[in-house]
Amino acid sequence: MRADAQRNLDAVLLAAKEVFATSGVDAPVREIADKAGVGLGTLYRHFPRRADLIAAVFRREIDACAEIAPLLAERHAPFDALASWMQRYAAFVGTKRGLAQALHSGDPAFDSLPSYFDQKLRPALRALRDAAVSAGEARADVDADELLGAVASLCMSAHNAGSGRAERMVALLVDGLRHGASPSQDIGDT
Amino acid sequence: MRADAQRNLDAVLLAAKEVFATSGVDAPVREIADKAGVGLGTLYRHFPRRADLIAAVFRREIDACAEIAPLLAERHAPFDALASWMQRYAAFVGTKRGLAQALHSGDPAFDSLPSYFDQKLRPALRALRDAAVSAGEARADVDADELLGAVASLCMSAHNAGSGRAERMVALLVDGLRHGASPSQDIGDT
DNA sequence: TTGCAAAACGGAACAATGTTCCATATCAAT
DNA sequence: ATTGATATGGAACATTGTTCCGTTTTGCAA
Repeated sequence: MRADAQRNLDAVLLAAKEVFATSGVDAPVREIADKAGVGLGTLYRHFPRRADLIAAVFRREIDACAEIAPLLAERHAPFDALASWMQRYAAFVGTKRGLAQALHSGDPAFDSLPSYFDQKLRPALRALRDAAVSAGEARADVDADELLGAVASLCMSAHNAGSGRAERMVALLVDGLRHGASPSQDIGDT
Repeated sequence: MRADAQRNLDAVLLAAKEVFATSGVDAPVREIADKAGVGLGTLYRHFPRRADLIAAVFRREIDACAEIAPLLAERHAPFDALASWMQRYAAFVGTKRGLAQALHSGDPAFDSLPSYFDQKLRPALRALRDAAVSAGEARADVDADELLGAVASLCMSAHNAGSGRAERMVALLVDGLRHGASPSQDIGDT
């Protein structure tokens, strides 16, 4: 790929991410092209459909979310790493007003997103969870899928009134995770 | 209200209901106006915003759904009335692809819909449920809110693959309702 | 029945936005 | 430096929500 093409592609993805966060996924394509400093033709060369651009931005953010998990695991105690990651995931889902809408829209461009979610996010979270469980810092009777689903529901569900409700609910969830974690576990590993 | 105005309003609502069922709530306004046999100006006179028309159609169908409950109660045994109504409600929610989308869109025109749902539907279902419970034909440990929520989730949730899955899941739910209903029940069989 | 003013109507015109197209500009291999 | 392939920008087109206004219809009163 030619250098200028790569540069423009990055600029478009960055601009799209910011515009989607600011104005939602319904923002006009022109606004994104302008913010990226490219023409409409350039944008459409890389993303033939508006939905392709949306999906690409989501994928990129999912990647970023998944890739940060190992870093958190290195830098923090197991449970803290898990908790940090959960909040980061919640922020991602929460920022993406219109993610649920996109997923339910029936547009074929989004068909691959759910499996992409699973494939990228589940291993990332599972590693963090397993580490926290092994360290005796989290209960063992909740698995990665359940956590991903619970957080997604909390953050995407109907009119999450006002400010930080989703964050607070996720924090509650995380507290619950820690609660059953004492060394003398019934179900947990030894 | 002038007779022709009333006639046109009815025609628009009827056409909109059919078009929404066929093409989803994103169908062009022109298509609805054409189907109703009225001009765009007429349609916009009655519904200044596209969203107003959508909300009106939903309200009207909610009303129809609620109003049929007493009729079912008259004509059928208590449990059959309840089961019939549940399927009717499921059909309503299921047909309304884009109901969830509308509810989550943030458009002020839809702000009043959730409370309208509760206000109309909950009493209707509660009456049916109470009658079935009193007759010993349904278990008592599930209330109207839970049922409405469960059915809505089943019917609106992500890509309800293909044909009658939602209906089958609702039927399952209804079977479950009947299951714990015998006079000498505690919490369930051991 | 007829006349008339108010109400309602239809659809052309406007605005916003997704998408296509192609003349022009840029890149990189020779 | 030349040159062919690639990428670019933005004008032009298509679709659709919304507004506007000249025309038609309605209900009432004389």
